[in-house]
Amino acid sequence: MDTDFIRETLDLVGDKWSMLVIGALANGDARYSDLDTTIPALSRRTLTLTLKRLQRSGFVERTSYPEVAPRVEDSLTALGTSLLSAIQHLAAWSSDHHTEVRRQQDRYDRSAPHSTRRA
Amino acid sequence: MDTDFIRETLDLVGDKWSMLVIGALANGDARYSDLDTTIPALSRRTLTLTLKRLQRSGFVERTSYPEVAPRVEDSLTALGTSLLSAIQHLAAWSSDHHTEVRRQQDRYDRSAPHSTRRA
DNA sequence: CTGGATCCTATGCGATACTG
DNA sequence: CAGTATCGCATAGGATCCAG
Repeated sequence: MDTDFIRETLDLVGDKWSMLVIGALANGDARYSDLDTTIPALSRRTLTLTLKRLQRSGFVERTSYPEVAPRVEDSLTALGTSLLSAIQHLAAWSSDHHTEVRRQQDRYDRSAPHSTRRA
Repeated sequence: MDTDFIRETLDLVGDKWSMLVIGALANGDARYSDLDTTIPALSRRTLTLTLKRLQRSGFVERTSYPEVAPRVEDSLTALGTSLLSAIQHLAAWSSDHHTEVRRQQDRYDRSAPHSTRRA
């Protein structure tokens, strides 16, 4: 188990939104405006930056239609799809275990004057 | 593909160090000082905070030996181990594809006056 | 519709120093 | 050895406004 590889992956897509955008693209969102609306908590500025980074690493490919009302479509490349499947494991894990996680957190929170928690 | 589950996982262990610490624990590091030395870039302050969060969600279990020179040992719980396997997929992905990623980044960087890159 | 520029804030995290 | 407190900073990312 080489932790360096974990570090590398995190450096690539360990920010707040990259994995989510990859998931949304996999779900069929293609247009910039689609992503903008299906992930409301993500600001347009950050969406643009995130897509650019994903393009740079070859996860996402962009097609621009230079029409009068500009339109762009982003899609996962083969490389992006390969990463998607690893991300899906994380999502599946959460789906399977989030209830248990919440139970653990409650237990911990009710147990003592611990101090460090988070949301 | 429910992106909410991605979000949840990231909220749990999407910070800079959690997954790495889980990986290190899986590698047999147990003592606080082991972790401190095998992940030199991680400050002791943050190590403490990270371990506490991992304990709160039930990923890590702690045993303290109240000896004259205090000693603590942390280990992955069953829950933590279940998450580890999802993390291993990420690491495996990186191991398989990091070369290709670098090639893509180089190509991108040499191709244009793009502006947003990172490390 | 998409994108860039500016500004501003939150906060994650390191450095350091001190305690039992 | 492990933990806590204080400080300081870098940076991610939101809000807003302007532009093609």
